[in-house]
Amino acid sequence: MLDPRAIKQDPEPFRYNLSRRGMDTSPIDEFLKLDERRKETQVESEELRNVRNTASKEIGILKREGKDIAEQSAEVKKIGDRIKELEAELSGIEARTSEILACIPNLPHPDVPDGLDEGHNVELRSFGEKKYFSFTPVPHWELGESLGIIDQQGAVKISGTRFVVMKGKGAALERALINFMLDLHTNEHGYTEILPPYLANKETLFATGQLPKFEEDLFKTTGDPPFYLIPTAEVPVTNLYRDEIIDGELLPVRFAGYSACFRSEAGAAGRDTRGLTRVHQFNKVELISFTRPEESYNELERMTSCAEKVLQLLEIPYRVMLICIGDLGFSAAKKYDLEYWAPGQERWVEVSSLSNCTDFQARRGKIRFRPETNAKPALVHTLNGSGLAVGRTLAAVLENYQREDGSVEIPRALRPYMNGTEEITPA
RNA sequence: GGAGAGGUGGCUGAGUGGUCGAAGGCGCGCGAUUGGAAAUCGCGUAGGGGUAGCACAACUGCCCCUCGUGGGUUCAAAUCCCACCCUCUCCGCCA
Repeated sequence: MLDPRAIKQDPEPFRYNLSRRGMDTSPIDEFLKLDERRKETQVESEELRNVRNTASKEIGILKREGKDIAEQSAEVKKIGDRIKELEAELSGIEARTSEILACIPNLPHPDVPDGLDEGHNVELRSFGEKKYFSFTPVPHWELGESLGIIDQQGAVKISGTRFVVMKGKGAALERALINFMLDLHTNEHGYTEILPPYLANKETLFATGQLPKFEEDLFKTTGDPPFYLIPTAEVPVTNLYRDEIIDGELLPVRFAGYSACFRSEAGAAGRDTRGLTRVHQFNKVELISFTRPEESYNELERMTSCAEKVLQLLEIPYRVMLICIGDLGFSAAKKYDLEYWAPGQERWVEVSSLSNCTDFQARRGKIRFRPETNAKPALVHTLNGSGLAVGRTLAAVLENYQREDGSVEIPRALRPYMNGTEEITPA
């Protein structure tokens, strides 16, 4: 959520933000108009409350003196009725206002390039060389099938399309990747490990920005109130500090959360229909930071290098993309993607997305800190980034480590996590 | 699921209709004391919003709201009533 006061003070940057994103700027104007009405209504209702509070105190005194209060009571009751009317109007205005505010995306950092789609993302740097193969490398889903480690049929039978069953060494490799990533981030990068709930309430999803606007992307349980299946550990872990005032001394706070992630992939019909790239359920190790406002962009660089380290240790070629305004997403002010090179598909595939959400989520979730002892609480900045998406990393390993005979070498960094296994050969 | 207890400030904990945004304690800040510190003493210390002063911010004044959430009763609600959520204890069921 954006700062309503900032919008009132100077709406122009906010209109510009929306138009850069290719969106309609009318919510800003509707907000400003509604806020005028809110002000009038609120002032009137508060004035009346003041009158009533004063009168009520007087009645209290009269009553204690044993005097008749019938006349005054009736008078004040009328004021009360009028206050109720105004309140009803006010709450209607406020509901609409917060609905509008809740649906306006974050303001981007000045570095964020123009452009409405991923074609305008900017490559910042890359790591490693695309590996040379003396044969034609195949996509990971073919390797998964021939090696007997990904059971596509089984997944369809159990659940449907866009699910996977990992089997044998494939399951072990997935588990190894999770442990490898968690160990790296907790032992080397100073993150505290979190294993969060996979179901969350609507307040939680609101704070991180999935609700109310993107409900169709989520799975939701029946029952009242419903739960939502988390689309990323960012959601529960960021909410650990919802409605809290963090001791300023503790910042930055860094968490590494492993979780399964659930996404409906509404609107992705036909895209990435095969393999591990786009499924309804996948594993991810997520990095989450809470920082002082002035630290958040440094933290984004640091977090990005932590995620990059995973690919570097696995020796998988990747590039770092600066995400353009149209591809930025709702909550982020600046975002980097890491894309690995998939030789079997001859394309770059996103394996990590790292965002500085500035105070956008913090305002929605009232996540604050005390800058100094006895100072007023201020909003923290929140950041999140994949470190990494495990299924896609597994695909990256398979495609980059495949051999002509159909076997796959296990990256050296993962062998300690697989009881020394050096390769996966066809069953 | 059944029975009971309870949700109050950064924390703890009093408060059963008005003078309560709220005693006491802890913590924290400032000051006194000290060579310095500890101890002690004094003062201060919730959050949000509106409005006026103001170019803005800072600050100051006035006002409103907030004692789990939402309704209700009342001239007036932390306090009474209803619903819901959450926590704890016991019982039942269960991985």
